[in-house]
Amino acid sequence: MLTDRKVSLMMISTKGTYALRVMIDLAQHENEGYISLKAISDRQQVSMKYLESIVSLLNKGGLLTSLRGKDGGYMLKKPAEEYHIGEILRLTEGGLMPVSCHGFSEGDEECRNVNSCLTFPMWQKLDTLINDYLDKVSLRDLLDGNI
Amino acid sequence: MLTDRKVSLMMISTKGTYALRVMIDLAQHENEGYISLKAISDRQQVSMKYLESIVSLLNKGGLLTSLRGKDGGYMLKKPAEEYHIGEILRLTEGGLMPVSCHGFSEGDEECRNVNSCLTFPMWQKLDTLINDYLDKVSLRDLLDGNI
DNA sequence: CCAATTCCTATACAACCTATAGGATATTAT
DNA sequence: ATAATATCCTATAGGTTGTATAGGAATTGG
Repeated sequence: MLTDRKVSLMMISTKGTYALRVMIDLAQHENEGYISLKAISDRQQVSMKYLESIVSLLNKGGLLTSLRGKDGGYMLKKPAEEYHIGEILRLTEGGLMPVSCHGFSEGDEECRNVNSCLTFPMWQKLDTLINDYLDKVSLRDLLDGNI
Repeated sequence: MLTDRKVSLMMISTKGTYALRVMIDLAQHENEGYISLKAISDRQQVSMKYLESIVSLLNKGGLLTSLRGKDGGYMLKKPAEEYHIGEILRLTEGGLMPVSCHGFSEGDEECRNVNSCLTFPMWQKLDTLINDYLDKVSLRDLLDGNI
């Protein structure tokens, strides 16, 4: 039986980049209390409705503190240096980029026997590379241009 | 005026993975003369027509030698160790993953002045990281499991 | 000539990303 | 009480892109 091994590489879409902009915006307004979606929407020029779906992910992921009602909004839960880009992107980019190796076809003796895919280790290593880098960059690093 | 800077990250779809399988297949049958699309299609279980569009890119990119007509087909132009995964993927994945920074909105003093995007350097570095790695892995490395 | 094969262009389908819309409910400040 | 706001839900529409197929023209070897 051929096992089907997959690697899911990080994928970056607007959802992820907007999420970063939200996080940056919140970081830039630390210590100003709760920031409303409207304020972020105005500053970042993204519709409130679209932001809503993105911020919702960040909030459910435990990255933010929220307050309902008048003067409510969102705040960072931790100082900016304790957030890393990797976790933000993995949270919002639910749909990743799957790279699968099907173990080649019937005719391929080598691959059937080894039951592995020749490209699989490469994808794995690439995936590790990407995530390791993005996990080293903090939100504070972005704000400070410390890249 | 706000400039709109973009980075295009490597994107991996079936087009790219099939291209790799084709290249691996051709490498596994080095010194057997021209290999027809039909042979590759049979071995790799991908329709000839789809393979055609992919091989066409590889061929136009100068990675292959082709011969039309009866007993025609494709051959690697160089030994497998002289091909690197990066060039193969960049060739076939014409559509990349664009990550743009719009320089934030009107309200953001910092970003207007510096005329740059806070996330831009990170995307650039990530892009470099990915391409550097894939440019170090050769086709031969894949065949030998030398990852 | 004939068969095999590359080469070229067009097209259809599905999936997904992007974004918007509307509304119902809960919570908070004043 | 009222206004403002988060929270939650569903639906939907447009556009883009990935995936794959189809048909035929040009070329080559025998």
